[in-house]
Amino acid sequence: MDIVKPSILPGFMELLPADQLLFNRMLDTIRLNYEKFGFLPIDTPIIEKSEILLAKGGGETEKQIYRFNKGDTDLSMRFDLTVPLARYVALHASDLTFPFRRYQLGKVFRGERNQKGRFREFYQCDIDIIGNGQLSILNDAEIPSVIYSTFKDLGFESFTIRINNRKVLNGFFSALALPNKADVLRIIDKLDKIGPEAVINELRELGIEESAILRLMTFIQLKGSNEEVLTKLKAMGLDDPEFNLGLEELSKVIHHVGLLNVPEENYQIDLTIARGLDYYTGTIYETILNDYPSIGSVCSGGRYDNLAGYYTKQQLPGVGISIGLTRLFYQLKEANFFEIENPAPSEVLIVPLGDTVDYALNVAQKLRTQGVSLQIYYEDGKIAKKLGYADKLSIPWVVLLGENEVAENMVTLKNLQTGEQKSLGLDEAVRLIQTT
RNA sequence: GUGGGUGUGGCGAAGUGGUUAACGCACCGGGUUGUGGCUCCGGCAUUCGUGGGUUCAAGCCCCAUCACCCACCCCA
Repeated sequence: MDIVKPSILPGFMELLPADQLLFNRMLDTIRLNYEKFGFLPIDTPIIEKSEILLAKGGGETEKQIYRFNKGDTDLSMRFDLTVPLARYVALHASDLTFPFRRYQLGKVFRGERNQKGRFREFYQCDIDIIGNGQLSILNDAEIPSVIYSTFKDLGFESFTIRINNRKVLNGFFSALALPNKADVLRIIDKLDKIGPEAVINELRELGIEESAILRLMTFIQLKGSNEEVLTKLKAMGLDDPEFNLGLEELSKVIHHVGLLNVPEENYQIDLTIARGLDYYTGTIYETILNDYPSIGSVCSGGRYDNLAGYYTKQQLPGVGISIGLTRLFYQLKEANFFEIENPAPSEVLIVPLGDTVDYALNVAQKLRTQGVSLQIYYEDGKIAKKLGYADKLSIPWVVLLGENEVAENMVTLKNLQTGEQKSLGLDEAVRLIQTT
């Protein structure tokens, strides 16, 4: 029989156990933080009716979505968690309590061309706050504090939550009477990546006047502390109503983020971030790790006026963000971010020698009730192999149980890091394990 | 969708026309059956993505094909 070559599809990440352990820890950290802020968990199907996911139609999503038929049903795999959320809220609105704070950790799928750090199946970790009819701008200020708390817990020291407001951008573009706002948005979003010269060139290609380009460039390159930037924006004295509304929102958000104890160095107004997704209408966020700038944004989101317009007549404004955990993990791994290379599956490996299994099982039960995590090596073989097992899995302690131990009702506890070993009573062994 | 690159054992990788295809990692066995991580010894590709061609001779040259990767676009 021919062997089928074991392989997985490109763009689908799978990990070895040691890495999976690290990945899951990150997932747990994120979940814990989301719950700390009162977000409720939901889970939605990975596959939805195509009409639901493609309600918006057109654009990138339609090209990238995995779509297929089963019988007569037209199915699609979710490409983010926001569209399913919209459907969920519209469907269950009468059973939900608003403002609805939900979190969701799950895999999403995008049939994209392959590239570094880009996956076809990846985890998104979303939080969103959905209002019924209206939603206070203070929610927009709370989101960065969730990001801050989460990223701190994930072990990041230096990161910047960039904050901007679509209304400020749009209002400014209106004031300049720019015809193709969407294109301009797209171009200035690239400032960081391609630099001011290239941005200016692209703007020229769009046919924008030199004077407008000049004002645009000064605008998006406004520098200073958050307060300084706000002051400069106000000093521009534009009378565009959208601009002024956006500016007011931005001021409130910045002010309250500070009151939520997010350090000044961790959030910053950045007028260049635009976010491609066209459903954002106000505040937008993008988080970058300062030590790993090449990773790009690892957590982004924003405010949208009406989440579920395709599925209900109710006006449901919301604000939320998503952490792209698969990309984040992959890139951190590449950058050797993780200090623990081999997290141990358990504290102890029990190794019965000879015919001592009964005694070993007894010891195992007692250790487990004392809260010691352990596993038992049942296979026959040389001791070298058994110790090698513990060694490869980085299990720090081995409990050796042979005829002598059974006879004396003791255990031999070996510390694999130091090589020391002692004959001890069970209670002493537990104490040693738990205090070392 | 557009442009570029690469394809050698489980993985990384040398090899740029000439006898048995380096090396490293991983894996397996052993250095006398109650002691690992270190070290030492031994084993592990009839074969170089696939198909065809050039040649006395091809992993190395040519053509085709497939696969994967990188970049643009867009995004997490």
